[in-house]
Amino acid sequence: MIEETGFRMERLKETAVSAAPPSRRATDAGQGISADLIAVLTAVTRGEPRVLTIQDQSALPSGPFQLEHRSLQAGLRAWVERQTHLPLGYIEQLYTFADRDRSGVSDGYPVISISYLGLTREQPASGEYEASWRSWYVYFPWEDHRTGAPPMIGESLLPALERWAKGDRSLAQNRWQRIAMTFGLEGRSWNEELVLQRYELLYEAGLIPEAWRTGAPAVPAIAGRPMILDHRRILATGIARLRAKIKYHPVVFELMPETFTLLQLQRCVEALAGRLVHKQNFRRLIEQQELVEETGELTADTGGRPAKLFRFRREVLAERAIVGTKLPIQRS
Amino acid sequence: MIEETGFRMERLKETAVSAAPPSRRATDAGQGISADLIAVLTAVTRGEPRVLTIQDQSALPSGPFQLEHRSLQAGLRAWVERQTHLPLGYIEQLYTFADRDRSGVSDGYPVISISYLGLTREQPASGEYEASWRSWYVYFPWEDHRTGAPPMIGESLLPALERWAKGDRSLAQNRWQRIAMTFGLEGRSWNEELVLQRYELLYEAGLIPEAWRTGAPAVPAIAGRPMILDHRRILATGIARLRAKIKYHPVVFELMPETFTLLQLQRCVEALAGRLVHKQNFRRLIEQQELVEETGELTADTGGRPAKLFRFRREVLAERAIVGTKLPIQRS
DNA sequence: CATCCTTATACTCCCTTTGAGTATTATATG
DNA sequence: CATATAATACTCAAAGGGAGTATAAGGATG
Repeated sequence: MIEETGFRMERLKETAVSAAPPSRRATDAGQGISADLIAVLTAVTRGEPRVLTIQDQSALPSGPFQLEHRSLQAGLRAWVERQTHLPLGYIEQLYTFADRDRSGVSDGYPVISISYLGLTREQPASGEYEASWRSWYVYFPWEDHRTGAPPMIGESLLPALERWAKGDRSLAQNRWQRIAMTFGLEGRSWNEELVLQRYELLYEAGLIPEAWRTGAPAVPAIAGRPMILDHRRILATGIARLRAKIKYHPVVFELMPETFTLLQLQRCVEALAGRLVHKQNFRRLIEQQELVEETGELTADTGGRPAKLFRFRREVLAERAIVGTKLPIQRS
Repeated sequence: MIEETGFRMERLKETAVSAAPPSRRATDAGQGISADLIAVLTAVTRGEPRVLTIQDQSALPSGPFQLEHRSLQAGLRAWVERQTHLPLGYIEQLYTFADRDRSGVSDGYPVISISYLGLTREQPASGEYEASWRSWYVYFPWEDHRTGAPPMIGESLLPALERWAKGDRSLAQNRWQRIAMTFGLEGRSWNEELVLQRYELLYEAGLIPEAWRTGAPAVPAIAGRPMILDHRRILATGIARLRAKIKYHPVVFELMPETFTLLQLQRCVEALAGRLVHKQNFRRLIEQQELVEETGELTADTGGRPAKLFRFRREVLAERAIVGTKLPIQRS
């Protein structure tokens, strides 16, 4: 039954903090290990980067890799399409995790988590699994720098991180250097791609509720909404990958409607990168790379002067192997 | 027994072309699937990029992920260190494959292959598993462009690819475009990172012996030395990853001895990239990024004027998150 | 020992890219 | 009709990167 619906409800019903070994294990008499396929499905809606979640926003869609699946991608597509009725377009593999101490299972057979990043446009998901779209930044409030560095970094994260760094004399210097590097302190600039490194640092410092499963709570939950198992780590991996990838491959267009204005495209990129982009230079970049073509139409929905509508030139994917789409990120 | 030595000898003893389902399957009474850890272990010796192989140069080291392994990396390290007695330094995950039609197993339980890239300096490997180091370019003779495009591309690959492209009228144009893009034809330049795309194209065109397992031989084996199962695809993935990575992360130094001259460093990079680099600009790049520091010593072993010896400044790994080490590749 | 070959290293030049602005145009709204 | 908001065009300077020349310092060769 569980295998047929895909998601392991036993596991999903656990709260984020208590994660007893799923009862499914007990029914597995076999010797082998098992592999879960986990999807980070992303869309950008009204200027917010969003992720498809299930189970009261606490889990990513996932299902076991099964005999009838011809390939990993095929298995993932099967699960997501059956469970959300969303057409799964662009997908790419993210990472394969199997750390015993992070999956919430401390004994029994190991579970391998094979994660994928998928890009679509947001559509209402079916309600069977409590599927809903949520902003990335609900889970990672320190990652959105579009209106400057979030106050919570200076107010709660950094003080707590500093306490942690000082907690071990011999490691203090090393720890502080990692903090400074990942958070862009001491003259260094913010690097939006270090999503996973920041999360892992906070995890190590005990500021992530997911870390408390293997021990006692260290500090109050100050660092974003948790998820079950290591799902938030997987989401961090997906965000990091996407933030890196938009700079050298035209994947943004998978998130855009058929036609769009250049500002809409820019807002989408900004939502993903979590920071603002220099408007004029952004346009220059897009146009000189011939990534888009005019549709000939205008739209007046933008507030000011009507904007030209563009469409993605799908041909470029065939013409060029790798397209440099570096972001003209605003420094001041 | 098999589990203890790690490599599945049954599978490894198969020839490259015939790949019957391994007998190990029969002993697995369990329901679960199984996961193999596969290592692409690379070194650069005397100007040649090399890979550690076993079983008469036809396989990559691999072993099953087991209960006692705390993590995937831990499992891989355990196998490689036990089997080759090499200290496994830098490793990173490559990709997880599980295509039923590519693994040589058309029925039975699926095998997941989790592959890793490892970088070391070449050391004699133990002989138990017929471990030996081989040049990458034995398996991918079309990938070494250091002395210009290999003649075999024009003499055998392109004619055969063209025949294949023309073999299907409706796909001909699309196929030819892919050929032109991956091999840098028609005004496009050679892109050394497209290792996997080129291999997959040749595979699709039936020019790779590994592809004949699921059908009849199409053409004589012209395209490099084969490997068992999909090991050559995994090697291609590793080469592609490494060629991309040396451009933005200082991983080359994992392959270098403690001290080295700048020309030695350059030759190493050239071996990996499969193409030549502009000497003066390469030095400028390395020095202005402060990746190295002088040891104060000179070496006269280089043939001409004695060269300064340098050592990698390991501190940069902590100082900066991502270092741009773009290659000043020679155009003319 | 003068010459040549080979490699090392310093420096120049110029074109392209890119960060950061200013200026101008076109709508909607009060 | 002034004003706000976008859209779009254009400028400018600094940095980066491709390509080459010039010079230095060894060994090998006759």
